Amino acid sequence: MDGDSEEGIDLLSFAVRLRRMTAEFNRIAHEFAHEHGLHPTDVQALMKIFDAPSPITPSRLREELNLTSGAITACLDRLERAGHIRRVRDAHDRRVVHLHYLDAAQELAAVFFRPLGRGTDNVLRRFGPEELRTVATFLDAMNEELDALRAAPGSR
Amino acid sequence: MDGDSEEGIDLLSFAVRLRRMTAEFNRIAHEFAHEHGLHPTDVQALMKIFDAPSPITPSRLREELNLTSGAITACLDRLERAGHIRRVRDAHDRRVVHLHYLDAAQELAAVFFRPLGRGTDNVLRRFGPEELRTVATFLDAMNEELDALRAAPGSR
DNA sequence: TTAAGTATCTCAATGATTGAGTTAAAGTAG
DNA sequence: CTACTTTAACTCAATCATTGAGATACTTAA
Repeated sequence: MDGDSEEGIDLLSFAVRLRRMTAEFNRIAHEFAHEHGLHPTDVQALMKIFDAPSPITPSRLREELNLTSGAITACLDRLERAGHIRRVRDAHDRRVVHLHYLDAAQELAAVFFRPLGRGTDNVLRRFGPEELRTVATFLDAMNEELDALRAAPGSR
Repeated sequence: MDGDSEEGIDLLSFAVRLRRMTAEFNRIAHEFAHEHGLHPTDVQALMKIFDAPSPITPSRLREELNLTSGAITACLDRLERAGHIRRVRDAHDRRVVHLHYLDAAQELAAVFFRPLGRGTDNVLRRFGPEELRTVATFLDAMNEELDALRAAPGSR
């Protein structure tokens, strides 16, 4: 683990590092969900609803979370019943529903992300602007690559 | 997304990037699990069993995945029934079980990680040794920080 | 030997997810 | 305008993973 010589970095270990980080995020989300009487799926859905640049629809959520429409409806029912979101029918195409988050969800998100954000900030503070740019570029590249993987399921 | 000036990087966006990456990993794992008749939990467990430096125990897995012992037992039953793992009783402490993965699991992992690994390599190739070291340091720091978060649940 | 502690497993109850099918609204062709 | 197709969201019975409480078996310390 410490054995990276100055000439190159062990490429394989990147996969392990990324896997570990993902697993750790999941574990935290899982724990958080349990503490707040939600289901892991609900937390995932809430994050998606939050991060969407404009109000997301159930279909889009279905794609993002890779669930069936039945599961999405149930998940949204739970979130709506708990006062986290609201369903709004589109005026022009009345088949589609837009998902808006409410104050309760915003507060919940704050509670969830505060310690996580503190942790991330602790890490980011150790890096210079140049390094941060490198990391950001890396993350963006990974996200593009993962999107490509999603788009090309044939290669799996 | 492109708007980072040369003087500093938007710190908040790191959280979004990380969240997106985690979600994308999850979606891929979920999809893969479904295609291979496994459950998302089983895939998570298999990854943990793989990444463990020495054979892991059910208890440890319980901590890692944040599940109850009943769920772990059921998960291991499924994996064992499908021929992915084997339970081995410890000779000295016969309450303890060690989890070994079998050939079927190794093949499954190869199928799972090959496209993912290709994608990661595509990304890594774009960076120089110095930059790779920076990214690795960042990931390690994040993992330490996440571990710390796990250890201190009181702050949540 | 006894008591306490630990690792794993069992099982009934709960409840999220699936998969098939339904409803309603848009688009499209004739 | 009418019939056909497509799409968005929902309903519901069946399935099956997870929980939570407890049982079992082994270990360690007193």
